[in-house]
Amino acid sequence: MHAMKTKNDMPPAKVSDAKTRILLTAHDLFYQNGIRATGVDKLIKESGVTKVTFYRHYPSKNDLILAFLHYRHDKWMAWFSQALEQKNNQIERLTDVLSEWFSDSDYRGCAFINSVGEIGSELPEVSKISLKHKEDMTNLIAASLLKSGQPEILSEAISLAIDGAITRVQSGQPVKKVLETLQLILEKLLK
Amino acid sequence: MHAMKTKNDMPPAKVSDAKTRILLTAHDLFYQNGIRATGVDKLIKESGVTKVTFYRHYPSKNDLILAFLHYRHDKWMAWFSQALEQKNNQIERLTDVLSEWFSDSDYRGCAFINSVGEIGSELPEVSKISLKHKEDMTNLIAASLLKSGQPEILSEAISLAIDGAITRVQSGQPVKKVLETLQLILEKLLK
DNA sequence: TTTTAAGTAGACAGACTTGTCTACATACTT
DNA sequence: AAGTATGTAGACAAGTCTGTCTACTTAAAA
Repeated sequence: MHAMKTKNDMPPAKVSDAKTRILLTAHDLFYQNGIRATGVDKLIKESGVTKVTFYRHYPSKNDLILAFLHYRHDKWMAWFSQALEQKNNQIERLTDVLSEWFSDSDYRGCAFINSVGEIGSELPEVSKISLKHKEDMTNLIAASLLKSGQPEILSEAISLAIDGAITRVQSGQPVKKVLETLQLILEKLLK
Repeated sequence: MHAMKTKNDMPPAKVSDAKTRILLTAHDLFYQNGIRATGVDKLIKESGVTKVTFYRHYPSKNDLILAFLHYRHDKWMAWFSQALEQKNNQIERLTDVLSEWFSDSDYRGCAFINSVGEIGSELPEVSKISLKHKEDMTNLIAASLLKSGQPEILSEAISLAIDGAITRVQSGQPVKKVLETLQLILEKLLK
């Protein structure tokens, strides 16, 4: 059975539900409709908090934007590494992994690529986070290559091709066609 | 010597300077700062026209957005095809062509990828134009491959890899590194 | 017990958004 | 000579943007 939910069961936990709700709402709306398209008022209404609460946790919208990107990074990386592991880290089956993501009805491309395009020139921190995200993604691919005894040096190329695939699907090219193209690149790289 | 600048020297020409000025200004600002970040008032001030003139030529901002994309498509395709021809359509030298673009201090990625990310879900026409743009780009690459006796079938893969390179540079990855990665993909595809 | 953190409800400021409107000027075409 | 297209200058509407503010409440920590 579960432990008693006394005060200090989870040390500084129960930090606040409002802050989490705001972040989750921001994630949904920023990713789905874009950052500039999502006003603070909408975030407040959707997350069910008041303006004071909102600004107490995130003193400016920019703070929330960065928090959104950090959260998105953690979430996406967790999904990607777990999905790769499920395929025994066989990069040949990368298209299976991506197929899952690309076919999601809420798919709207890469949050980092989108954010850089939207506000990268105004908020340089966004580009910095985005670059780090791509670096981490590449490292994960390198680890997979290593595990299956393939040349790690290819990780950068594979990672770059994935980005191309991400944007293609976002523009509306059929997932099947994009994944076939990506598969061709993978085969040529790995053979 | 030049012909007299009489009325009908250029038939329906001199259509209007204001319209062109608006379009050119929109191209600069939309590409540089983003579409949503660029207000109608700024476009009007920068292009030196009045509100009535602006709305007479472009009844809504959306009309101007689409005009911008069409103009950008023509401009970019003209540059790309001319640049490819200068390299005798040797796809192996594609990185030289892209290096020129990526190194431009005003480089801000692909206007189409950016636009889809910013307003693709709100203005579906944008995604449609973007997809067509990528298709045309791919066809140009296919033509280059054909001219140098290489398999046209690779055009889609090359085109997709280019998109990956475009977004990488935009996020701030060094041009040199990105082009080396792209070159690796090209070599593996073509060998 | 008193302080601190977290919450609610909503008015308000000031800037910026897209788009409409009036009133007038100029110049080319029919 | 009259009509049409194009232009100028700027007020105005109605909404949205981010961010601040007052006033009050609740609960945990020091």
